[in-house]
Amino acid sequence: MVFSQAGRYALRIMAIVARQPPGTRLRAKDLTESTRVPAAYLSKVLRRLTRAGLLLSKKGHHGGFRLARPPQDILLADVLEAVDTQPDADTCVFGWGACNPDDPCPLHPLWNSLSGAVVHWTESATLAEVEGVAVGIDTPRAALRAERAEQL
Amino acid sequence: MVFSQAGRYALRIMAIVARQPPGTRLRAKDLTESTRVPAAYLSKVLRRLTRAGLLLSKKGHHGGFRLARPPQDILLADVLEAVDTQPDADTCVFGWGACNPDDPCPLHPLWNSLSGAVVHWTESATLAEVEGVAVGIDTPRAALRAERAEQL
DNA sequence: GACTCAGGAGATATTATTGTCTGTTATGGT
DNA sequence: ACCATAACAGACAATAATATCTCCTGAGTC
Repeated sequence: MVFSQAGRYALRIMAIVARQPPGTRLRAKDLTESTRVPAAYLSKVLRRLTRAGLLLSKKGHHGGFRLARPPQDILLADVLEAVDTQPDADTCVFGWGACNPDDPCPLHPLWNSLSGAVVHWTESATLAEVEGVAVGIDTPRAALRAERAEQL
Repeated sequence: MVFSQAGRYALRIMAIVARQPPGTRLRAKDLTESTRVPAAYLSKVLRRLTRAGLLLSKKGHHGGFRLARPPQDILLADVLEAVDTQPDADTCVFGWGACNPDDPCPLHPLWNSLSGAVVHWTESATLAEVEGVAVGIDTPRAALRAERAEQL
């Protein structure tokens, strides 16, 4: 529910990579162990994240993956977008024939209140928060949560 | 994203049925037209909703479907549960090996803030709200929205 | 240069979801 | 009683997501 398997994998991967000391690289093999994502599938997800410009890869000895930019500049939305096949966002998720703001379907407003929250969440939270949370710093997250609540 | 196709169909179906005058029934054929759900598939979803105790069905002449109980007693969560195949809720959605409240995975707190909101949303909103919204009464929804925001 | 390491790429399998088809059973009208 | 209607049921097919397999390419080491 909420995210695809690939999307959840991608988040796990990025969370691990983000927690790595700067300058170091993680091999796909290491990630297989720490994320428990099937090795062959992980490779695919890693490639998508690399092509999306979120990870930098290096081949050969001492090769591996590292973040392409600081974790605070990587939104969860970026990660999900890199791996998820998104349907056009302009049509109502409930696909109620022609559903536009002028003549919305019965579910539209109800849906918007959730959909908006989810999108806002993915576009507010960054990988830095994941790090922070794990290390025990949760004040920035609390602030964000409050901000999120406002806009829900 | 967020809900499965079957789940979205189910919500659309229930929203339509809920808007029907009390005492009347809707045939599967009528629902096909108003929901744009493929007829054969719709039939399957309708059966699941019926078996879940959300709809009452009647065969033969003047048969069809109607709500099994008042719309304000039907949570969106009930509808989704009736059609979605849910994985065990006790394991972390990110499946990070052994992830429990004592030793949570890096994504756990971040995830909880969204996951909780989604669950709370589906368990707060009822079909009655869908009706209300469609008819133009949106004050109760605004109140609920505020309540939801508080708990996010 | 030969060798090993490690990621890249795409073909192929597997699985769950979604959708279709065919027939059966219950209900009411005539 | 008969017939039309409409839900019920499950087998089957198509699709999309997930996962696996095999070979290729680039980078370092000796």
